[in-house]
Amino acid sequence: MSEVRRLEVLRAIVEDYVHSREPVGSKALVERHHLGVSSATIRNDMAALEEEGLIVAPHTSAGRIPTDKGYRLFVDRISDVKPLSPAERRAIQTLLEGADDLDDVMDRTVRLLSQLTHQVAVIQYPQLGRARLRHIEFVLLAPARALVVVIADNGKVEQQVIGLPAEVTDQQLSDLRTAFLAELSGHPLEALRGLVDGTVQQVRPESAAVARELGAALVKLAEATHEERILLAGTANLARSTMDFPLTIGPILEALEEQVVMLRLLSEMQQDARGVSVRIGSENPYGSLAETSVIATGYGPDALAKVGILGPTRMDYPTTMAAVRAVARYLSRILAG
Amino acid sequence: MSEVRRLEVLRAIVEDYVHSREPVGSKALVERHHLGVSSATIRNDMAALEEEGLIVAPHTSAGRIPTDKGYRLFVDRISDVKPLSPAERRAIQTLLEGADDLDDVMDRTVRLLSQLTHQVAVIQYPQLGRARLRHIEFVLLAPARALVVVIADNGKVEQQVIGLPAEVTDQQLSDLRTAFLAELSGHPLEALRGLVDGTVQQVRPESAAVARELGAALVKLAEATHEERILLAGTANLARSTMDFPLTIGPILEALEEQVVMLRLLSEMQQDARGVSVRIGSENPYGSLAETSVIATGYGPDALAKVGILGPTRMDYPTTMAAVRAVARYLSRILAG
DNA sequence: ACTTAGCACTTAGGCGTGTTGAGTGCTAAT
DNA sequence: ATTAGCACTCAACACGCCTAAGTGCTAAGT
Repeated sequence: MSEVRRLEVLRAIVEDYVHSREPVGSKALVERHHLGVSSATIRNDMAALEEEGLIVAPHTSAGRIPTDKGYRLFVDRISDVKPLSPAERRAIQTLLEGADDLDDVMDRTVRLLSQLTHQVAVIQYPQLGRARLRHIEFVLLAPARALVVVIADNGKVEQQVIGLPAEVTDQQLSDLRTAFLAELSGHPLEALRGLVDGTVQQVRPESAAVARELGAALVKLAEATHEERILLAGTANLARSTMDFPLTIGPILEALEEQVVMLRLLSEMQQDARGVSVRIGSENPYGSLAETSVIATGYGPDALAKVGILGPTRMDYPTTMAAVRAVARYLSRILAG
Repeated sequence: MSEVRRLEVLRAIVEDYVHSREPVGSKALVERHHLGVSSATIRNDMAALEEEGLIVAPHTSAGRIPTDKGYRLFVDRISDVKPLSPAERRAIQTLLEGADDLDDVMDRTVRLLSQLTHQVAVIQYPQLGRARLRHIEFVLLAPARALVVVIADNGKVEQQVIGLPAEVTDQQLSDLRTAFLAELSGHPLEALRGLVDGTVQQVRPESAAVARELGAALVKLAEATHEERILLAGTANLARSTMDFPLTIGPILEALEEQVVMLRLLSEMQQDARGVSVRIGSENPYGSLAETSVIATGYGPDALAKVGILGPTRMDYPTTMAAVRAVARYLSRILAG
């Protein structure tokens, strides 16, 4: 009962099950994979694997299917990341290079990834913690109503309309803008909170109240870039893969729609040596995702923002991991260029 | 065989079927609704209704269910829009008033509507056709790379990073901004295309190439505000209502994800006298939506942008229509205030 | 100490058969 | 125009049966 063959059996079970969606038995196994032993021997191995909690039999006389633990072992020790085909690489490259906007890049990436993997793709907008303030704009919309715009040096723009405590003129607003800009320009966005007060105290007393409002808006906008957005694509794939289980699809869709949930989920994924992070079924902290796996990885200069996919635990891990990794790499390259 | 009773029978069938999800027979009908006649009479009426194509029997010995045409008649002539409960009205009001941002308003509205109706809610960002150019900003990110920002007088901001055909200085860029602004400020966004050329020709020859690029970006951004964004919520509701039909949910999700499709769908909805527009099942131009109905209405000052819901043809039209209408009204009020 | 053949045992799932119940259409009487 | 009555249809459910796949175990073989 060699150790290596047992792992080989596990691999075979996982691969066959992912491919056929049906529990796989000892006989079918020796037929399809040329392990040099008989089905009886495989049965013994399987019993051992079941003992270890790596596989289970759905009912007495059916084949075995991998448990979450089994998938975990498969991912960690058995499988190799399958490289993408040249055609796929080319497709990724040309598609992503055609994008102009940051929004466009994100949109294309997430669609691409969902098509590549046939799963639900998720992408988190780049984090801007390190971004610095490039520009401020105040636009008077009404006598006591202004649009506040913050532009970061990485191209991200945030804006908000606020009401002002008093009527102001265009000139007044322009002066305030200059004052704020002189003080804040070039500083990291997260440092703005500590700096606006200084500016507020410098302006003439009659503008102080207005300046205070504007400063608060600036801080809020700067910090709003922290609470990242999530983009989804390919939710229809859920229907395909979970067809047998239309009961679970509802909760999954709910979770997907809750940006907060998805953000936490992604932020908790620490990528490992292979460059991607995998969460399998019950490893997920959310009950509604107990039958789904998440594969994600960081991208961008500091790999802080995440991109990945979500699908049923029964998925083709090697190729999916490869796709996620490849897309993340191309994405990083595009953003850097 | 009075005309009015036949319509009454249709109404009863629709209401019972929506409520029970099961084909409704003549006997059950006379029991639940106190029509003063026997089941045999109802059977005759039903035969007539079936003759007119308003109801069908799924198989020989089952009750009848409404056809799309039946729902249409029900919506147009039989049903009254059911007013919302005071509690619901209060909920709408307090929830929407708590929003600060435009994004926040949209987000809250669409979530609210999906919870209110238990359907998938859709909202289109306000259209800006009438909007005028308020401000332009060029920000130099690298020697030949600039961020172009367009600000409209209704608070909408669009930005894009573009590459420039030559290296420019901050001063050059600033001058170009001034030139463009002088020419374009206050003009409607959709008129920009015809105006940028004039500016390009006024600038000094060495800046012409750069100006051309910038002008093109301005036009693109101004027109980008036309292609509106769509926000979704409550897709999980699809799983609930379409539980029997997990086959159709995939295509529906695909359609929902395609903003282009949804935008066309919404733009084609012309609201009628009752203030909402209803598309029932096969009335929809898209095959994948053949079993879903859409209820939408315009909102905002000119009712150009749309908000609405999408769900199975078997839905509670009166209350859902009421909810859509109410939410749209509150939304208009919030945006105007 | 593994491996293997053989065998008894288990069980989901497919298939035919009856049975039931809801619902219809038609006819004849009111 | 309505209604009671009746014969008829058919989905849905329940049984019962059988088969195929697959297992665990034992005993024999290497």
